[in-house]
Amino acid sequence: MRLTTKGRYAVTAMLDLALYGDRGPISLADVSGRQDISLSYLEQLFAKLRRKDLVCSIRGPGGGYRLSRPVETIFVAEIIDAVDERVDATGCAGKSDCQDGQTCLTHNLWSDLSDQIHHFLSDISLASLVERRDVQNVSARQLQRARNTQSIILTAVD
Amino acid sequence: MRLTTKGRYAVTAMLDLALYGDRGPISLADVSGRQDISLSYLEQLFAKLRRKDLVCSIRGPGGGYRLSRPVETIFVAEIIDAVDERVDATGCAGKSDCQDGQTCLTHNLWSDLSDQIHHFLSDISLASLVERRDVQNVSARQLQRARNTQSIILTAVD
DNA sequence: TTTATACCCGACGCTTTTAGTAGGATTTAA
DNA sequence: TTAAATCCTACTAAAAGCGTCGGGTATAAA
Repeated sequence: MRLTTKGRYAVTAMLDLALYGDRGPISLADVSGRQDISLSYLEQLFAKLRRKDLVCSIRGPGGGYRLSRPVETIFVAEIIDAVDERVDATGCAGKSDCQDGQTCLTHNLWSDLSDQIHHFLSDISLASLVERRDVQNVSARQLQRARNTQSIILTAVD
Repeated sequence: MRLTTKGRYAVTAMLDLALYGDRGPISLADVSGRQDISLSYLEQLFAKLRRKDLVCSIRGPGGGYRLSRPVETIFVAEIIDAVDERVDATGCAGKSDCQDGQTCLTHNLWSDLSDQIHHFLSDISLASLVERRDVQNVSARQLQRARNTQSIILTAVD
């Protein structure tokens, strides 16, 4: 089992779309800027998210990505699944053949743990994240920072 | 966050001691044979378990390892901790500085998940594992296999 | 029709971790 | 003295993580 930046980035980026995507598609460049994630890396993650039909893309200027379903129906667990992070603590991918064809001593312990984690993540929708106070606070801070950066750029142009 | 064979091996080996260690120390060679774990690798894991005072060692022939506390007071979470598997889903080790010094958009989500996992694993003692039906079944199967192997060896000697 | 914006795609590369192996040194019971 | 066991360090092959780089291609706007 692993849960690294890959899964975290994917969820963060999807949440970014949920927060800002109500007025048309969001470019990965914008997500990259707001969330501090490398653009190339985001492209790779979104290729997977698109293959799993979690987002759809609009090419060309003004294009970007949109969530392909309402925020209430997209859950953290499927986002992590989509980018290939297995939320599975067993050594046998749940196949119960950990010790030459049979279950190992602790198979059911890891299997229970996997269920626990999966349950937890399957219950959290993008909609519920958007409503969280802490998410709103961080989002406000990021928007503020974006405005500052913008004004610095504008000043530099003058 | 990761949970790989390292943590699984450690828990399995500790459970092996809990199951068979009531009549004196258990050698790692025995654990290796029963649980299909490389002996050298076990040695490395037990070095860490010993440093964290989860087991104590007896050197020389007839020696091996014993649990250093009663099975009721040893929990899965501390075994995994001892071998350096971090059961922490955040990207900042819980320090809330994921996005240049401040929390990232999803910090609290991962923090909640980490708590969830830690809670789950902190509640499971070696004693409770020993009592589980599935553990007892696998244990019985392993003992049977050990006896078969033994008789094959004895036959070969004849 | 050109140009700039954005998605799309594959290859590569550095680093860290995993899951060991190898080889020996030390302790100690028989 | 011998053999069984723990101890200890170093090494390694393979995988995965986390990107970078360089080029495509579609398309809206100038």
